[in-house]
Amino acid sequence: MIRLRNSLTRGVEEFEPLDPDNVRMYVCGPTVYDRAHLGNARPVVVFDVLFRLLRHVYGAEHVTYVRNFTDVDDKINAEALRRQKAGAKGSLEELIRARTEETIAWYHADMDALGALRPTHEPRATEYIGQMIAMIAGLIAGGHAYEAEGHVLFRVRSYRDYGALSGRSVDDMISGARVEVAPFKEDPLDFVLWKPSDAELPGWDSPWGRGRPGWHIECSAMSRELLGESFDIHGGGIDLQFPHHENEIAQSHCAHPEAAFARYWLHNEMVMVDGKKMSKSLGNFFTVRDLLDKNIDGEVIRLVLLMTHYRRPMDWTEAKVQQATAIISHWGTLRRRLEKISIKPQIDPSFVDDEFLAAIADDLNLPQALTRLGRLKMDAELSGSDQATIDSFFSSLAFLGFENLAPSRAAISAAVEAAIGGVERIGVLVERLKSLRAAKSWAEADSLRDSLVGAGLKLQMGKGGEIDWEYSPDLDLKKLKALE
RNA sequence: GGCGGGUUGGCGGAGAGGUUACGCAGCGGAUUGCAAAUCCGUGUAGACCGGUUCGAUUCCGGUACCCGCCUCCA
Repeated sequence: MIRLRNSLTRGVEEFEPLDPDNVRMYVCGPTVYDRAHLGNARPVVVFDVLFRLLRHVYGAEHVTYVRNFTDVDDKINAEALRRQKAGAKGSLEELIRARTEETIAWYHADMDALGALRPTHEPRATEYIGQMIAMIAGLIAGGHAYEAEGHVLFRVRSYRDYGALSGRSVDDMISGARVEVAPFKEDPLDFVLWKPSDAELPGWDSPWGRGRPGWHIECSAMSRELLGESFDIHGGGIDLQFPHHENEIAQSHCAHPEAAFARYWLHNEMVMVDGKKMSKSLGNFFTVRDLLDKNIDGEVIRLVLLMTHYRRPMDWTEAKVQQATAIISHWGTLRRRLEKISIKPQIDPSFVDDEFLAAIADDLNLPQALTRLGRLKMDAELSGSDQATIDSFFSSLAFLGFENLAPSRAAISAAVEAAIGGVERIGVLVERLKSLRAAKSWAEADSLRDSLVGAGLKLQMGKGGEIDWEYSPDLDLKKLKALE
């Protein structure tokens, strides 16, 4: 049984899909104008875990997960225009396309590094303009939208339940409104479905002239197209609850009055840095790529994100990075130890621990699941060589997306290649240490050992004289090279 | 101003009205040529003030402080 906290009802509810043969989830994706920052990564990882859980429970073939790319946006336009003015070749449309293509490729690379599975569909807004226009036309026909000065606006007063998701009333919001009210709006809260584009902006022909869609309509149109008028789960950051999700609900309900639209609304809390929400507008953000480039492994970032329950704000700190690195390193050490005695963990969904799954199914209680994981690890350690116990631990780890278990190794190897010509060079140094120790040349051996450790290698000496090693996050390639 | 969330041991971070959360770090031990790694052992904290209760960190009320949304934002 999966239980989820539904923002719509403010309570934890048992999850029952409309159709167990096709469980459907939509999550708001990024606006692709720049590298994804860590805040963008949190919903990706959180809903990745939910996706994995749904696949586990209903079968991988029976879950459809849609996450969009918003590739029509004034920030993208501005960047394309900036490039054109800086001398870039091509039409504005081409420059926009180039920018969004580039950003999507970055996004995929960065989210892949975090161990997130690709969604079933990743629609781009610009490929669903026709559906948006059709939906807007329907809203006008139904009296829920109106045209004014080349814009089409949604008539908020036409949807009785407007404000239900975020718990506000239209009247309250208007009284405390800080929005700049366009003169052609009937009501200050009416929002744009379609806006006109001048020659410097990308645009599509529509019944209301050449223009482009407002922000909210794309999610309504794409979810309708790919998941149907009613579907199961809609997710996103809590900062989208109002107005974005509220507006989506209003549009979709008015366009398809008989349908339920999204039934369970899930919102993740924000990523904080120095006690403040990480956001582009505050400028206190760093990108996932920044972290990866600092040799912080994707699995470490993933674990840090999962150590805090998704409905709590998560503070990004150096201490957490170290803690997560230590944990993953311990997992990897156990696996290597087992492999040395010829025990290879078998990874299979059916081996995943039930209690561990139950914690995840309880509104994605990952801290609880990680606690259970600690217990499974201890069992695996104490079991001696009991294959089932070992398989259970490692299958559970793999379920959560932890399979490499070598913090820093993947991220660092390219740098090692460049600096000293490959990992084999480290192997040579370790071999030298091994022979010195075998010859009981303790003074030389200890000196080399200390140098290797000082250069940022973690060494583990085995009983039979073998030496296992891994990178520590503070690897110093210059020092390592000097040892050769 | 309106609405919502939070405050747990050195740090991170959960559940549960009454029994050890757990992890990281630390400390002690085993092991080791010395170390590292690993293993074993070790921690009674719950912002403040009231209330309910046989009993509250857990429920209720209030106070303080912090954070988010109300404007593009994951």
